[in-house]
Amino acid sequence: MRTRRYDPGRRERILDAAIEVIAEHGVAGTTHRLIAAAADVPLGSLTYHFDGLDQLLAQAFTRLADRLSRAYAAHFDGVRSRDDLVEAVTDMVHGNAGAQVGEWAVSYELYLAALRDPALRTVTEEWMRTSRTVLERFVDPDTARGLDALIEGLLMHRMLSTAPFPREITRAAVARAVATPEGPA
Amino acid sequence: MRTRRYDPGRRERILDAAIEVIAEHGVAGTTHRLIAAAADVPLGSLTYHFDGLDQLLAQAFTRLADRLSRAYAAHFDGVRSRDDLVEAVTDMVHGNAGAQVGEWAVSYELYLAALRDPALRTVTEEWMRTSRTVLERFVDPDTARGLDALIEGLLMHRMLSTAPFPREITRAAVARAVATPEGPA
DNA sequence: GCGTCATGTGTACAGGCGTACATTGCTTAT
DNA sequence: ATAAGCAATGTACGCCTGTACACATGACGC
Repeated sequence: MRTRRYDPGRRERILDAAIEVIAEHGVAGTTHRLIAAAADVPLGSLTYHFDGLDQLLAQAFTRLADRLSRAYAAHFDGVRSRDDLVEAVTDMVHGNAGAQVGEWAVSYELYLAALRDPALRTVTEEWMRTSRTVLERFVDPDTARGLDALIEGLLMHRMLSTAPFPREITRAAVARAVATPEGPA
Repeated sequence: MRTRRYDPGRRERILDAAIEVIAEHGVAGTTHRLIAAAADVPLGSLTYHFDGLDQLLAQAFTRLADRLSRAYAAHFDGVRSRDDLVEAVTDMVHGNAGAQVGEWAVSYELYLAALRDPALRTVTEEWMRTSRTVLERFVDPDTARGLDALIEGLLMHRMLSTAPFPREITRAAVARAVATPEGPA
């Protein structure tokens, strides 16, 4: 029987620490030493558990995507009507969902990293497939695709804008995205 | 009288080279030495013309935003009807606009950098104000805001997706975003 | 009780980074 | 022609990085 010596959740704690560090410093400013300090483990522990920084980050991003996927799905659990959907999406854009603003920012770090590193594409593809699948519980696939893109853009604009972002505008945009082309139901 | 010695457009060439380097390596991988090589100038020339890498990047981003703003506005010049608008936006998302895909990727680097560096916020604010103003030539301000976000999201999803991105879906999503809530005109 | 070995850690090293600065080379005023 | 000065450059320095690796440590089979 294998017995872990001391710290069974260490690997996972390192990955969570990596996400924290990315949220604060960006992928660019993320180093072994910062992650080690955040996870409160010695520097050598990182090279012991992971084969290089790239692989560590890839696994951290995978873990983040899993967490976000679950939060995303859970957020739409109570949705029954078209109006519920509009409200739920609006809540998500305005930060009243499970995920923190910092976590969304990290997901944009992931997007950008994936643009250059094909190994990360599988993570982004999976995450986008998940979010679209959730939306397809309520609307047809083509509409889901447009709505998914709209959510992405609204989130990004809200994160970047310093001026207040009126909730009513978000709601109106979302309502149009899910309306039937011939008019509201 | 001041006479420039040798290379009057050097500053601008350095900034353009910086954008190229960012497009290829990301902000994270952008260094003085790479920029100098791309612009074909000596390393010392960068520290001579710019006070540190951060300021250089900020000016490069500003230059890029100006260029994108002009291309954006020009792209919508011939638009007369609502149908023209839908078509123009669809073209833009699918890469048939003046800007290259690489330039959009760099603009996402800018967004992410701006998320952490308040000095870059003025650049992103200005760029977003410009794009929204262009759209307001055709639709009311609230609709412009939603449409702007949708474009952003569609562009990002198209850049990241490896699967083909059907033009028809884009067109449908755009059409809904600009439709009057009571139904198509 | 004790060797054996996987597990875990501190340290050192080579390389690349941003930046400062002494030096060069060209231009202009005299 | 020459002195003077400024635009431009090459080089060097200190810092921080990722990673390797020699050593410590404690559990398990016997």
